[in-house]
Amino acid sequence: MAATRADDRKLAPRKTAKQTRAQLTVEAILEAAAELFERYGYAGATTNRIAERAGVSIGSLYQYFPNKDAILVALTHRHLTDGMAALAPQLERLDRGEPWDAVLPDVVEAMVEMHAVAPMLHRSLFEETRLPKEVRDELEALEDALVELTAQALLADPTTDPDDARLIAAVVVNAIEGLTHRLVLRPPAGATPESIAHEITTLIRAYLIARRVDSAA
Amino acid sequence: MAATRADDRKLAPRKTAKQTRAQLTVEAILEAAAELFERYGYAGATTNRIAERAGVSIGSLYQYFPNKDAILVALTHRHLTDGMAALAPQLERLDRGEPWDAVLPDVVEAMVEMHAVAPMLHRSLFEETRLPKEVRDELEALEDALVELTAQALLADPTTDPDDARLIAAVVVNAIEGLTHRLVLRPPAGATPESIAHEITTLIRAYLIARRVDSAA
Amino acid sequence: MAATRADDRKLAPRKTAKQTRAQLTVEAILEAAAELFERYGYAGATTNRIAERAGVSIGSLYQYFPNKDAILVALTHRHLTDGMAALAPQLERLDRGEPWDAVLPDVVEAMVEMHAVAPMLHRSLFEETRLPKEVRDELEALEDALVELTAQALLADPTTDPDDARLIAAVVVNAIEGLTHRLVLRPPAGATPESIAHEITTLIRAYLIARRVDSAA
Amino acid sequence: MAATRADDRKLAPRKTAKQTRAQLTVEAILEAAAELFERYGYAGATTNRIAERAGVSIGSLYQYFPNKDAILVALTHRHLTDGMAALAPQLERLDRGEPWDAVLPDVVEAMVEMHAVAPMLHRSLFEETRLPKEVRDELEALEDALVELTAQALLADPTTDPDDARLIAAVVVNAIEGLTHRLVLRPPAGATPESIAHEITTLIRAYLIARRVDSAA
DNA sequence: GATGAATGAGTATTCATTCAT
DNA sequence: GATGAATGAATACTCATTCAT
Repeated sequence: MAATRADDRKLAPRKTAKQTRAQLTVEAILEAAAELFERYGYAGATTNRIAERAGVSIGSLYQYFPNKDAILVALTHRHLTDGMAALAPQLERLDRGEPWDAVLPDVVEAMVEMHAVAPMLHRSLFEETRLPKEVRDELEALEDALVELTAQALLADPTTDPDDARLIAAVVVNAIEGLTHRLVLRPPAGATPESIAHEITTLIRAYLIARRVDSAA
Repeated sequence: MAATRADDRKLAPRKTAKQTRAQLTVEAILEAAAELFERYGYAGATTNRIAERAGVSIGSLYQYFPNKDAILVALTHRHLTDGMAALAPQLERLDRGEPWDAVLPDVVEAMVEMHAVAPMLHRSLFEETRLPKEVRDELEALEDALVELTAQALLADPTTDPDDARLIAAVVVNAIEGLTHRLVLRPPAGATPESIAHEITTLIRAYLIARRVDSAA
Repeated sequence: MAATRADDRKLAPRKTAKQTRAQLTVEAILEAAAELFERYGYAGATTNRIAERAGVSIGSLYQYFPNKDAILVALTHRHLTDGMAALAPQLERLDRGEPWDAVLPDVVEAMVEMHAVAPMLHRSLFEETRLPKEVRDELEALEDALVELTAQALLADPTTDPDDARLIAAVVVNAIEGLTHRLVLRPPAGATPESIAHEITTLIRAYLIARRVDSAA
Repeated sequence: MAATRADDRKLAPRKTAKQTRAQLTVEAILEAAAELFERYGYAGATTNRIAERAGVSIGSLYQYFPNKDAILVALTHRHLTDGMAALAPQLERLDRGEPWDAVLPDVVEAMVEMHAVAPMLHRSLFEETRLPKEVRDELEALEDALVELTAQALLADPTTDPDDARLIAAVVVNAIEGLTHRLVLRPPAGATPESIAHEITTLIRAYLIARRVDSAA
């Protein structure tokens, strides 16, 4: 025990809010931060404004988060956790041997749904240029893990060229993420989340088939 | 009253710098700004530092640019102009009736090259969340124009479903841009600009063929 | 209208802690405060940290001390009381007619010992520039009393010029205190508490002899 | 050249104020800081208040000093420089072989005069517990140098025990400094700067004679 | 009585922008 | 035209103190 003392991690939450009141406060702060990051970006959202919108004093905010970055980190953790939770069942299907062909549409749909909730926040989180290094690192680690998983799934298919698996996986992951961000944020005239998801699925499927044929050739 | 004009001018360079001396100053400022935006992002680069690196007094900087945003606008203009210049020959080929199949690889290659020069700056410019509205608008206008052009090119092919042309075009444009940004910025292990370009080309081509087959079906 | 009393109470401990439990709490707080003042100075030690180290909630701390200054006042009282207790036997010897020559070494030794316990705290208490006025006043009153006592002791010696007694006493008291602080805090290479005490004794004795000779001349 | 760039030293002044206006600003800031440190101590004086009293914007203050500590450092430098300038002629006399007996009174007088100018500031500078490390270090280095010089001067006298020279020197230097601080800050009733200086001189002289006799014995 | 969550005025510092020289 | 000194609103963050539970 006695593990988590004082400045354990510069970005870790300060206390773990035992009382219900405290939990509500933390919740309110995160919610307010999400709204403001979403609306004004990371730099544009000030800690005082976050506290104000959370209906909490600035002192309370700093009782639970050692600095502004820590709020973003907590928010990212939460989003990442939610995202993984949404993705996990699909990835398990891959593990269980289901062909990617069958899993792909559901993965894309899950991604699109994730982004549809708070697209600007998502973008803030995933594309803002000046994020604290810790957040970036975590984000990139997750992405790398996704690429790796995808590569493994592809290798389960004997027609995949092992040398290209990682490159193909990177293209797939980045294409899904990039397109989802962009198309959800600025949907083409007449497009719905469903049509967007369908289109991305088509694209990825076509690419994977092409690549299979390629290496088969 | 010329009121509207005054507003218009808010972000335009203050003078059109006819004299060589002035042109050199503007040039130096933009170059310095590009370096610093690239290195520290938009918010992280201060006007004073830009002036210093440009070898110009802060007063002079404000003689040529009414505010910080104006520098970013000018920089974006320049990048857009350069980008269009690089793309124009390829798009002309489409106009002249060449099939997109032949043009595509060169378009993608041009895109990748564009991004390879200063990827962080590019990202700063194109994905930073808190860009001044003017910049965003211009960027979006350009992107819309590209989508429109692409849609036209697709419609030249009789196998394209006219109802889907714009959606397909949006997917293509966004996929190219999104993937280029991401893969140039964080290239997968062992990937070269050439292999990246080739991969993106493969992806787009596969998608377009799939879509053609689709609507043919 | 007991108004003045209320004011008086502003810095006095809030309750006289008759119950053992309460006494222990007060004790713990003072001990913690001593440690932290010693380590971080008065301004650097926060009330929350004092409470935490005392194993008491911040609310409890304020139950016993109306504000931060009151803690310092209590601590000073205690130190002063201890100090006087250590000095009293020696001063009594003077009262009983023993010559200062015989008493001096023990006085100096007592002083050095007092300072050796927690030199930084002592310095914090006695030299920090921004002490609450109450503390300063008390400190100065005590010092004045010491000077007065010393002057009386000197006057017992007929060779002392009565006009100079107070000045000499002030020099003696300040020299002992000043040197003790400084030499205990930054002892010269190779010096021990004993050698320091011996040296100060030599200094004071030489001065007093010189002054006696002086006025005898 | 080009030596002093950007963050040369975290506490060094930021620019060397070429223009007369700038020099006046720096001067005003230092003067205001001296007053406020004198009146409220280091922690009690805020940078905003310093700027205000200097009749300067807070921005200007930070144009010349990278942080609050740097102001104190500059002030200390200045005091130290002045002090050494006042002391140097006397110390040179020692070097030239004059006996300390003759030099001592002038040294003490110079010290007392130094302190008489702004006694509280002096105390702030030399005794405040929580000074930035840089300031403390410099102060201590200077004191050590003084002790060393004094020791050398004492060793010129053949009757000095070489083993004790440093200890004696430390006592002398600390006694002069400590007494000066204390007696100038709280002068005994009826004492003048002159009588104070005279008294300290008597004390030191008596000590040195006693120590000489001692080791001769 | 004790707890610890909440408060908010106050602190050092930055940086886009202005304007006297 | 150019310079760079000056400006000051705004920002992240601290800490003595209060008060609901």
